[in-house]
Amino acid sequence: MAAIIVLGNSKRIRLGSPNVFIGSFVLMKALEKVLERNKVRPTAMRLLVLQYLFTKNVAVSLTDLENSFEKSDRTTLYRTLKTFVESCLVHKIDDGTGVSKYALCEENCNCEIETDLHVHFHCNLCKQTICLPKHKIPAIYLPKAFLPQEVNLVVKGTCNKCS
Amino acid sequence: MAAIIVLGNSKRIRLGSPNVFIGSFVLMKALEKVLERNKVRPTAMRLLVLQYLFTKNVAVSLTDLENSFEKSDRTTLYRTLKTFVESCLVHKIDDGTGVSKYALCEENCNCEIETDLHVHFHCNLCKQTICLPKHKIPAIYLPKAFLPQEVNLVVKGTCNKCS
DNA sequence: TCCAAAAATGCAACTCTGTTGCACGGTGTT
DNA sequence: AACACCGTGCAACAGAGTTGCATTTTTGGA
Repeated sequence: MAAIIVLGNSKRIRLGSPNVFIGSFVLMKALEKVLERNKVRPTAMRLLVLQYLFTKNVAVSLTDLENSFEKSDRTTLYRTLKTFVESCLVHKIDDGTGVSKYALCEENCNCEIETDLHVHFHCNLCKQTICLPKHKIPAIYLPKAFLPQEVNLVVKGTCNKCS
Repeated sequence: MAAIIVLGNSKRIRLGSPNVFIGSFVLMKALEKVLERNKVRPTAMRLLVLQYLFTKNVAVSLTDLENSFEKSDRTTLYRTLKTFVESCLVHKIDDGTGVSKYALCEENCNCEIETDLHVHFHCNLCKQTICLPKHKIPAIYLPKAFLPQEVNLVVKGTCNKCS
């Protein structure tokens, strides 16, 4: 997937909302392949959302997305994210703010088998939620008869950009 | 605080909602002292809510509380919990269900200074959230320039009663 | 003891997030 | 071309959390 981000540096045409870019034909083709690989039919909307997620290195909320795609409907974006989560393209993050965030899965992420086990960081200043994929959640030893299935660990504080 | 729980075994008079008990005069006096120790003025409502929390060994939501105190208003219970959190009587738990839960602080809990650092467990079957005060969150090593202030760790799975 | 101030309570209303139902429209298939 | 299917957009709704305001209760001082 890193290759695609590099492709993202190709010539862009600004259109619609200031935050929305349509990349080159090559980029679009690459994003299409990502969708098809995960068995998601590549519609225009989905390509734009996927591209948007690629440009962000922080987790975004449904409302963030809504504000970036003024033309589109909240429901459509909601269902697009839902589709992406179910197809293991993005993972849903509970960062303790009460608002779900979404971020692209890593290439080796195996959502269907195990939940993502990395740490998330929420900055109390800039309010952004950041995935720390290299920081795995340490093993937790539970009392007898407690059977763990998922683990969520969120650290709150000041991020690298705000400190 | 353990002493107070023992006092809770004293003779009780059932009144109002099935889940609400008024304990003995001695128990009420003890609960009053708990409130006063944390600089919260002991009203009837607060005593009942505090007693309710003592009877529960799981974290409760505002709606749980509302359903147990049919006579009272959601807003009052909301503000009661808020007061309790601010006074370091209870801590607020984000268990990832999207609904805040509340549980009594431990005796040695120092909410003002540091957030509670124990693990929470949410059972996917009985939907209850349990504090595991003896299971502290292991140290998390963050990338440079990330300054941690709070940590939240929730394990989901099957609890000891459901397994 | 009584009164005034302060605090707590109860009611109504509202915001925001998440969600569902339904109708419309485009796309692909036979 | 007809059809089914899927995605999209609109409307509406549920639930949690929250706030404003009027009323009641409690507290503290005269």
